[in-house]
Amino acid sequence: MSDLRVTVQHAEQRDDRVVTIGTTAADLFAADRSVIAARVGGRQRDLAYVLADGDVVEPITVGSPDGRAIVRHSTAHVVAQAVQDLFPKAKLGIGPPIQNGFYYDFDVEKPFAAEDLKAIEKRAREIVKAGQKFSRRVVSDDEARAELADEPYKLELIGLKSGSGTGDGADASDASVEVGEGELTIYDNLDAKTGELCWKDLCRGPHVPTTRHIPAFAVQRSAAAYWRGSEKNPQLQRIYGTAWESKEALAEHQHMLAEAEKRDHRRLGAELDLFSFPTELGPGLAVFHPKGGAIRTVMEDYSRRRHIEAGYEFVNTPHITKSTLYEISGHLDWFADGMYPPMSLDGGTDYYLKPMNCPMHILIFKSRGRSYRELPLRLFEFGTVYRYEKSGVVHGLTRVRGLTQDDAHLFCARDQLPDELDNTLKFVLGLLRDYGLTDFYLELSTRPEGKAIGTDEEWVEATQLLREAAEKQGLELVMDPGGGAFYGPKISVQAKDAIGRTWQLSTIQVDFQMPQRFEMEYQAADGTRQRPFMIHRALFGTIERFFAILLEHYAGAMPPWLAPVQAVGIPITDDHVPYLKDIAAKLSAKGIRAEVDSSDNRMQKKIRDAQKQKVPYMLIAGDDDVAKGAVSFRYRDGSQRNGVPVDEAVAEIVDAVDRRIQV
RNA sequence: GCCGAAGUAGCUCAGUGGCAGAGCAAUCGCCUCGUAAGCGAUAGGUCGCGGGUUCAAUCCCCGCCUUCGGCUCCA
Repeated sequence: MSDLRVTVQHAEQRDDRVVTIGTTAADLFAADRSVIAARVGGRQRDLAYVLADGDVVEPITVGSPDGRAIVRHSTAHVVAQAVQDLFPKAKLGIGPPIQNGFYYDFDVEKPFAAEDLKAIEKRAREIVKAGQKFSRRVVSDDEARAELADEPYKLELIGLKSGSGTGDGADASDASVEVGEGELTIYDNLDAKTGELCWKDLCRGPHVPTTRHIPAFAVQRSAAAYWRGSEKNPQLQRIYGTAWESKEALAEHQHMLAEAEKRDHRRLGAELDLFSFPTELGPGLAVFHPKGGAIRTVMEDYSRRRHIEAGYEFVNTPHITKSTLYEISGHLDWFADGMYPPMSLDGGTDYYLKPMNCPMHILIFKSRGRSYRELPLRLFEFGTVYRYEKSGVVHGLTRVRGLTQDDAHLFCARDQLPDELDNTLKFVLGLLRDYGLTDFYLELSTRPEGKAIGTDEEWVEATQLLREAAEKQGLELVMDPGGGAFYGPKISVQAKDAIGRTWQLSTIQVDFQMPQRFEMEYQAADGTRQRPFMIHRALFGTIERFFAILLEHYAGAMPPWLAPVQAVGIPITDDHVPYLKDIAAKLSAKGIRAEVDSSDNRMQKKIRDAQKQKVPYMLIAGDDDVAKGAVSFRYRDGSQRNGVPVDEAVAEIVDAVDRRIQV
């Protein structure tokens, strides 16, 4: 009986160790209870893994990203076991870890009700407490088929795996958690005392050693989901849950969810009187109230100013057009599902609400002969478009049916494309930073297979141009295969908000197709006719959506330059109203949106109201202030500054607005 | 579009097969006050819409509309 040599790899250091045959990963890390799995030669393994000579073994701790995923995956198993305990007829779908949690899909006769979820969580807690052992077992395809004869979805996964050999892209990614690559494995859940089989599931693993190694979890909600993500397939009932390395981490996550709910722009929109969705208008059609309108106006005005500085020209186009335009552009072939149905006018001519601005901007280009001297030509419009989104997808201001894009189309010569893309990206990122978003990464979306026009060469070239521009920005670049529009690939700017959520904002697309379809041309220096290249670019994405993102980012407490009411005067008694009105007039003269609360409420109540409206500056005045020609500031954080001379107070507010700082 | 849940006063929400309730907001009065809710009164509802069951429906059943959670899709 000989010994084995293994290497224990910690973050910084390596330990060479000699151990006896039969030593497991668990033995190596027995001293550290936070270790729940191991990576051996780059592959994740259970702690029960028996070491081989020469193995390089790295611990996976419960709180690491991999560790959390393992805990969540194991919790998904526990929940599935609980479901099958309570609903023996439930058939298993898949149950992978996802960001911040996990889900598991089930085919059940009746969807889960709220009480069902409670019962499932209760049963899952019992299973966790029981400390069942996760035990891995390699099986052949045929053995797996025999054991899982009652699990039609698992059988389908086995078929997929043995059928195609390699993973077939995005579709297989979630399912790979179950079957993985190479050999099939089943995980048995064994009773802690008797070793009796409690439950089993086809699974790649790894898992925590026992259910007791699940420190904290919660069942969250259920919803329907299509089997393997296709609406052609039956719908299963999905249970979402979350699991964490400690009760504290779970509580923190739940606190974050509560915080996100408080920031929900739909809630803030009502509380701050910014916008609403009157049912009389129909789903996804918003109206902006005066205060929401004030924010929008500032957003748009500032954006206009910056666009002028960057060499854009402003255009305007109608909201409705004959079908001809979208026949030429190809939208009716490729995008008709996303468009409102036509209205038939003038004895049979179809008119459509416009879903995109680009064809109209092309017509402006084509309105006369163009010279190479005019390029790059940058046409900009706050263009309102209408998209007939499926009824289940409209969501607040982030997903609407009537939306305004801050849309630009750049027309240039081939050799101008790289610079134009680079400049556009820089411009976009710079403007987003001015709105207070600073944490970005870029995503490159490539050709959508089966839903695209144009040749392979054109797509390769356009994609390459975008990639080069993206790589110049010094930001992380991630790929989004198949995510492009039908006419070209795109770069999108993803921004992280104040509580760590990422939002897709700007998109930049290279388009070889529209110029061809519309037979665009300009006259080059040598007198020849050339076809321009086209870049589509939306900066905010849509104003409505960007509005919502800013609102959630700032939790409604907009920086002064964007706040709908920038300062409110609060008199100690009615006697001080004229004095404050005078100050408000001084502020208005400087372009500040200022009001005086002259209601007959008590001053404490006025402060509360202003606080709830998240007004950045409260200007309080009583006898003391009037006597000194001063006001007293109260800021949103509750702090105060008393007896500030009026001119100084005005200057402070004007300065904060000018510098677009948050206070 | 699909699955599930919900819809009662401007908002947040109670409630019942037999005349519809609270708090906040609104309006009117009193109070004139120094940093998050002063007191009182008044007004406000076809209980989402349309059918059905019933002596009687806000409540039970069916359909539709809208919203919410997801799937799919996407800005």
